[in-house]
Amino acid sequence: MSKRSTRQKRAIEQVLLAARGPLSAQQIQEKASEISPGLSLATVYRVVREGAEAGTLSTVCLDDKVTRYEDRHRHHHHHFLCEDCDEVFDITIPCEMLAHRVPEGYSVTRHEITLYGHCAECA
Amino acid sequence: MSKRSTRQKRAIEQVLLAARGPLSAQQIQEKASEISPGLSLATVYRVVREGAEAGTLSTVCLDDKVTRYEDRHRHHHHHFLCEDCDEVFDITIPCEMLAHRVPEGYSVTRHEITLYGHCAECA
DNA sequence: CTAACTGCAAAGCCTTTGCATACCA
DNA sequence: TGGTATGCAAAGGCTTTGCAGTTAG
Repeated sequence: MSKRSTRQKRAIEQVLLAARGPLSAQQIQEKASEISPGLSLATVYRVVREGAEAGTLSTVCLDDKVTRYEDRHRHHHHHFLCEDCDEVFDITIPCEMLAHRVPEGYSVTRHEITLYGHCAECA
Repeated sequence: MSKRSTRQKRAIEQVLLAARGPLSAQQIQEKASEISPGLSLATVYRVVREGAEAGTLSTVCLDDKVTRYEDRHRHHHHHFLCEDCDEVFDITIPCEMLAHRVPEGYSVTRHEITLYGHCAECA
């Protein structure tokens, strides 16, 4: 759990808050380095890991096998992965009915819906 | 593309055809080794990779970051990951409406719905 | 001041690859 | 027999960890 506020942590938080969707560790390092030069990948991994354990961040793993991280402060949403630019965007889909569609005896705690296709810029 | 039918490939295919859901490379090796003793992990990776490239297999990457593989011969379906036993099961959910819920300009080619929770055995 | 944090480089996992051998066809 | 497929071990990529130096409070 994070105990001190450092330049590096603030930079990472800021980047994640400004993101349109989940970002990979690499992307976070690139963007946060502009705010906190010299930021190491190791620190990015340490901070996102702490955030995930503390529940402030969630990790997303889609079919392209890249792990991405996003702030949890926002509303429940889903993801769209553009197969051209590999960028992930947040989207909203009605999903109330999902929990009722499982076999007898199963219980659902959460779900993930991901669409794959082409984003507006790449189409 | 696969050119020869070998003991190892037949074992892997057989395991994937019998599976209730997608399996990890490890799981495939364990189960297929019972049929073809000495089967190496490297071969499993080579065979599933060929299958994926040939389109007969699909790869699945859920939030637990484990890559799993499954035969594509079956109907369109979705996945349920049990958070207790880490097993993945195939499920069916109506999903016709999904493609219409994306922002202006986006096009959807495919989707993935995953439920997380507890399976009948673990509940 | 001092315990938490960071950067670096080394270590760890999972997956891929190079090479000599085994084995389908 | 000839070339594909396999097993082993080494190499690769992403992520984690150990350690010594740095810094927040």
